[in-house]
Amino acid sequence: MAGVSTDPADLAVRRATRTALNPDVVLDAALTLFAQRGYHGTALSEIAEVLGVRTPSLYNHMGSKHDLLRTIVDRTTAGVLADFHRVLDPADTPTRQLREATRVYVHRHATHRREALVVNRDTGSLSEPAFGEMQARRREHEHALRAVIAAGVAAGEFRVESPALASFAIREMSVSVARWFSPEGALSAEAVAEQYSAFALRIVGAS
Amino acid sequence: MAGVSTDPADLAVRRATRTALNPDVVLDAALTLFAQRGYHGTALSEIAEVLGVRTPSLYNHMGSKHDLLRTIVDRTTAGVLADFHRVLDPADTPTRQLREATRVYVHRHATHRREALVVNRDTGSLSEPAFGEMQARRREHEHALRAVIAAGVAAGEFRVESPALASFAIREMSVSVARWFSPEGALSAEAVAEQYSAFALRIVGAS
DNA sequence: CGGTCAAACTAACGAGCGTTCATCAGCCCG
DNA sequence: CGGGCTGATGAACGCTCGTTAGTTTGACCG
Repeated sequence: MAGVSTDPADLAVRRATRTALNPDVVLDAALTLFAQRGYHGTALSEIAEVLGVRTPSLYNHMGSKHDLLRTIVDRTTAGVLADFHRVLDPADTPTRQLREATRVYVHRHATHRREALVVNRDTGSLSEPAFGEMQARRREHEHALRAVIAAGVAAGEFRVESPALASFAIREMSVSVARWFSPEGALSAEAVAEQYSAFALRIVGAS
Repeated sequence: MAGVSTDPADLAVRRATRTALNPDVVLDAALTLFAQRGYHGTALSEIAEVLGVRTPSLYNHMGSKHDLLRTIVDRTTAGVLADFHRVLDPADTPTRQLREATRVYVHRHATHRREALVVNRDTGSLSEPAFGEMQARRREHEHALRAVIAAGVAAGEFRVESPALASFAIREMSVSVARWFSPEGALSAEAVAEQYSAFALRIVGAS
């Protein structure tokens, strides 16, 4: 935009293509670009451009660039935990618990790919206390999954030498679905989630 | 360094702590910082600082910041392929091939964690033709692993519905070892590699 | 010792960034 | 219609960044 046209017809075109801004659309645009280019690889001016406004206008709808990241990470990690707790029925067998926990985890990574990509790549750019809070939620999920596997081993349902290793393997293969999954692909998110939870049960040697 | 001291004693201390620069030490410092902070999150001045020189001095030993990234990615992806081809014996059974392929892949990610972290995070910042070359190598590895799994299914050694999905799961859980592995941890790189290759065989339902 | 060269430095360039500020425009309400 | 408010703009701030260019320094060799 080296020379901004003041021709009334041009101004009308720009208004017509302009999105009505609000915090949600700003966050959504940020999410898309952060996922594509990374947090540091995305300039606020790029977010402004896709929204059809100038960079300073974003500040009417957001606090700071860091706030965008923090919000994305907080919501995503809280969502992961909420999924887990929603499907975890203490009365269930470890086998069923692991299957369900894996299924919702994979499903989230297939259906919220942008969030997953950002959370997996850019949490190192969070300032405290956001960084510490993110780590605590991540650790909570990790320990809970590991506990399911350990309970399965203790109950004789699973045969695996290291519940910790199995937990890492299962979590990480699930997270990485976000990297390759495409809604236009041959498999639905549900199908992938089912297959991956079957893989999880195989990893732990579920009988 | 707002005020650089010209006191001879201070100058002597700075020289004493200064690393003799060469392209390898620059690349090594870059690798460490890129792995920790990301490519865009690392300023050349930070690399210069850990090496005890001023930023422009780096240019005696490197072409550009992008060159550093390109070199890291090229070497790493070439190494992954070399590992694979080294252990892949066409006369082996698919089971043995998958075990070995997974083992060296995991081992590399446990023993070259910095490289893995950079390659998994920052290849999006590569310009062409480096980006295309990196993708070609990545695809080559992926297709080769998938072919091993498909051959195992065809030979009746593996029972898995989708060799492609299994390949993704195995590759991604292996790659992610770089995120959590610690040489000071309870398990050695070899032990983790063995466990993970056992997981891989379970995922494909190897008999 | 003097000359040469490599690599260190300082200074600077041009570009870009996130953010603030003052102003303007548009909309709504009394 | 006028006033107030919200949200847009352009201008600017202060800073950082990757890189270039000129100068200085130190080591080596004849």
